[in-house]
Amino acid sequence: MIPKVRPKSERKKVLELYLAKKHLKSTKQRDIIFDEFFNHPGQHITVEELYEKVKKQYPKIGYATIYRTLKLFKECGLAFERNFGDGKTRYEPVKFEGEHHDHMICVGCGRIIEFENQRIEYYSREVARLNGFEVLNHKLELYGYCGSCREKKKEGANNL
Amino acid sequence: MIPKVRPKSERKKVLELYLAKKHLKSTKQRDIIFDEFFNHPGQHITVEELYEKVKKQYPKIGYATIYRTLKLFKECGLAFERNFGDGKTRYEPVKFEGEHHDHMICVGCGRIIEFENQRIEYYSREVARLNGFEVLNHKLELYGYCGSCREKKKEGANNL
DNA sequence: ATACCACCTGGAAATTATTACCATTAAGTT
DNA sequence: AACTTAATGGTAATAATTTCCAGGTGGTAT
Repeated sequence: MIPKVRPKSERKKVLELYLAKKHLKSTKQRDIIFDEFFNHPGQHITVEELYEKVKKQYPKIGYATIYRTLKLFKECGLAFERNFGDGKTRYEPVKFEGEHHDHMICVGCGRIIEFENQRIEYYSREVARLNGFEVLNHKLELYGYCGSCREKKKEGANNL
Repeated sequence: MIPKVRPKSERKKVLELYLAKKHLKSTKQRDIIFDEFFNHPGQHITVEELYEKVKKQYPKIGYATIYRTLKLFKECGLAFERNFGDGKTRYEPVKFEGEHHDHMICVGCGRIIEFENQRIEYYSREVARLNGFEVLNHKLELYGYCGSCREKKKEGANNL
């Protein structure tokens, strides 16, 4: 397991290229949001959460800017939109090769377990290639019951 | 490829068991929504679309009932919630074994290509088992560029 | 059957996430 | 420095989903 250290400038460069290509501007707000989003953990962050974090650094930030900036990150392939069914859209940094992780979501208690599986990724790419499709990233979510919820379930006779 | 014909009563039984177990009631509205949702195609149906369809059979149906019923289907593992990022939650019948399909979503033109891959499903289950997780269903979405969008892309120098 | 209780329904109001709008400010270019 | 264009913040507008409630209905015990 080689620890691929990615200098943070790599993501920054992707953004800068995108901005240049589209004649968009680089602003203080975008820098701060970028930093907060990519350089501080916070898995599956909510727009609201990010807003609160950015606000500490830059109190007069507006909600709209967070929305717009996340959409921007998404457009240039740096961020990823997820939706676990609670009405809030969540974002997370797109993982570069070897960093990608997927989710197991417990429908009993809502717990989210992260995992990563090379074989699944390999076959995903394979299927895509057969369809002339170029995969940028993917989203795999397994829904079911986690260990402790399976215990609880044993009382009721429930078979799908 | 054995065509697994599932009598529609199989899904109905799942629902009935669930209702009984939870002391919920079986109603005319639920029957009609069930029928419309499971026995007529309509991939990735929207709440609004389903509402319109049901309304034809049962004009005084209310929006809330559609929402509630879809949530019910979801709870008993019969329906599946998807979100492709346009602000509308979509539902589709959960596929039974061998019927499941996944999605390739083109970020260029929005086209959705469906596919199915046994190996991916196999390894998904495998990963789950290792984590003590019982998989009810899963969601796999590959985001990228479809064939024709890859062509168009060749003009601009765009690398992720 | 009847009565009863719990659940369901429709309609509309309330809530909440997200987007649109606009006047002002700031980037980047000439 | 002047100018052009895009970005920002605040807020209003929009749209999806949830909640509320009064009245209706299903299922069970009697």
